[in-house]
Amino acid sequence: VDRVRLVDVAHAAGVHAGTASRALNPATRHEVSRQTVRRVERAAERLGYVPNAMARGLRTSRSYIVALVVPDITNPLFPPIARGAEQVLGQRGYTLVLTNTNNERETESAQIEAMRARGVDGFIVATARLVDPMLDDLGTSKVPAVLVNRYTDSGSLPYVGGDDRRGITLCVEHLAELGHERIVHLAAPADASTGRDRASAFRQAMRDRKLPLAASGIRVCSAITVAAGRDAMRRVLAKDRGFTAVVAANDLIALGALDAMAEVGLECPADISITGLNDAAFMDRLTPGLTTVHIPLHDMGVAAATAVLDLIERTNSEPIGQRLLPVELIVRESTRAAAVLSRPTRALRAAAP
Amino acid sequence: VDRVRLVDVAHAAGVHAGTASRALNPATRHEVSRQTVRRVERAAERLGYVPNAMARGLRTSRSYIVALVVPDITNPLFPPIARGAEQVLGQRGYTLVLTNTNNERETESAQIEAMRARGVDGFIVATARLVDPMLDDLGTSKVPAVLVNRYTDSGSLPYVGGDDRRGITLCVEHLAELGHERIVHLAAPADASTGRDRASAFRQAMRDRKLPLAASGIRVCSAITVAAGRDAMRRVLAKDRGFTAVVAANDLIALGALDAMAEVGLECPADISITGLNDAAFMDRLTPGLTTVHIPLHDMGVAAATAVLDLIERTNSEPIGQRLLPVELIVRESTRAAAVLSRPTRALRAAAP
DNA sequence: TTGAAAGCGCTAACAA
DNA sequence: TTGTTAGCGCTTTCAA
Repeated sequence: VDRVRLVDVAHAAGVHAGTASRALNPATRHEVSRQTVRRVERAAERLGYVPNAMARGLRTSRSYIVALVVPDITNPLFPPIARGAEQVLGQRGYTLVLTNTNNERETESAQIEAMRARGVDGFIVATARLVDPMLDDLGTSKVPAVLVNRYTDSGSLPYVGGDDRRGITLCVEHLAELGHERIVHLAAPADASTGRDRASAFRQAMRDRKLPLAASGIRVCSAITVAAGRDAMRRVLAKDRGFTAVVAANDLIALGALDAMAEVGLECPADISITGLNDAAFMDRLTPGLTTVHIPLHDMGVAAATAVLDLIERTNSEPIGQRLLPVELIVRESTRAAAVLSRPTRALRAAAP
Repeated sequence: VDRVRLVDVAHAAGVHAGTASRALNPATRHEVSRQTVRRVERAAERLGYVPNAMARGLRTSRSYIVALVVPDITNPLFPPIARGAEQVLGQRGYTLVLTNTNNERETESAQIEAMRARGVDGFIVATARLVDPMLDDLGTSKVPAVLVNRYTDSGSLPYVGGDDRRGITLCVEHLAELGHERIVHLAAPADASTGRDRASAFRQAMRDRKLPLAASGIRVCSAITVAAGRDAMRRVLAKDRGFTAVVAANDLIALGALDAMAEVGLECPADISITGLNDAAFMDRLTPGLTTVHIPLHDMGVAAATAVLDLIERTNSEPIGQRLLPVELIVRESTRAAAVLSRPTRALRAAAP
């Protein structure tokens, strides 16, 4: 059974293809007599007509598809963003398609190219690097695109994200109030805004609180994964046991840090307090429950999708520029008051063997 | 700057569009002289030519897209499947697009329709119900489709999944060996194979072990979510405290059960042992670490993608039918030997107030 | 080896 | 209100 085409429907309804097209399109339906509309609709229904989107797209250069480009769908950060975006897109007749880049620049450019070739109407991109010529290209092209979660320094594309700097500041202040003075930051890679800004916010917050920044005060992880966090923490622990708290740039990194501590017999929060960032799924159920910063991921998806749609439909001509959504510190069990006196003893004891 | 078309490239290279087309297509490149190929390639490169996939698709009725339809991308079950599928698809020049149905039949049919209209070359569907006319339609259509994780009773489509029945059997045997006799099953909804089969495997395993099945022995959850699992467990606990173990149909349901236990002051595994199924991300890091069944999700994605590609390219004409991947019991801390004597006392004590 | 021309299924400008 | 027609950008048969 070959697919039924518009001509088939038109034929069945006894009208011309053009008329059938008008009858089926809500925007042009009024140009057609009510009975013709009904006849065409019934024929379409009866034959099970499904319009060929490629033919339509070729003609109209519209696809009603928005692509969401993520580095790794397995990172619990992205599914909520995807759902948020999908929700508003679906409501307005668009389909969201999700593509993964594995954190590889080549894959990323291939995917974006492929989506462009397919004529997607817009992009939501979650893979931005600080220096990202590919996205700058996208910015100068006519295809609407919005960045989410990370931005580029060139500012060539609008951005929606959580207020990361504030998030980190909240962590440092929380720890400072608990009496921690020697705090280490496990940073995300510095080629993305999430790495650089969080690290700089950390530095700033430490300065504001007049806390000393140790030599090993900021350690950059090679990726935003549990494994990379574990690695980084191992190295920190190998050369420095004088700190009492860790501000991780991300929940997954925090989990890795927890692992590295366990390996050398250190306990959280007894020996070292840890904070994460993102409040990913299940972070509340760990032991210890992770003190972290809640980022409104779903809302970010909603905002990003709304922004691309505005761009696509030129609905709202004022550019959004940067939009930072509010964040919130969630205190759980992974942070505890620094036991000023007993701590060095414990840490030393742990380091002993 | 308008998009550059094939004619533009042809013009720049001083050849006809047809020739340029042949030169750029690996399959027809040999029909063109080597120097012409080079000239065209260089022109394409220089102009930044990106072929219009809609035009090509319209002509060839191929899109090199495979759609993965999932009920809820937020369920940690699906991202690994997506990655596995993407990996093999990408290697073979296809793009995977992911769409969410929110577990709603209407959304599901709308999404499938939309993807069909877009001419996707194949489907991997993770939303099958036991009775699913929509998927039967898909089966009779010419569009290659493979089910993953759940199947339909009609058998109209090939299926790749984990060996759920065996998984549940492993759980029951594990608990039985620990001395548990009164075991409750928190089942997934019965309209999907995952619910029905796991429940029936549970019944069978209990029978095989000659264990009694209490009236409240199987409780069906309203969804595969933490909230639904909590609800179900609450109801079970409200009328029965005589059991010592729970076999949940899924990790999320198990988490919910844990919550419900905590609400009434019961502890796991001290009071009640619990097993999950899927071995979702982070299940190893909870307290207690969840004893569960590892399902090779990534491999399932790989197998499903391979199967659709075979169908699409008619590479391998033997139908795959059902393909069950091996599973493995992962014992962690949520299960413990039933303390035959002290248990009733504890449970009663807990029920007392 | 290359060019010419038709046509995939649809929409939209124009005519009737 | 409806029909006619051209054409979106590409591939592919047929001729040269």
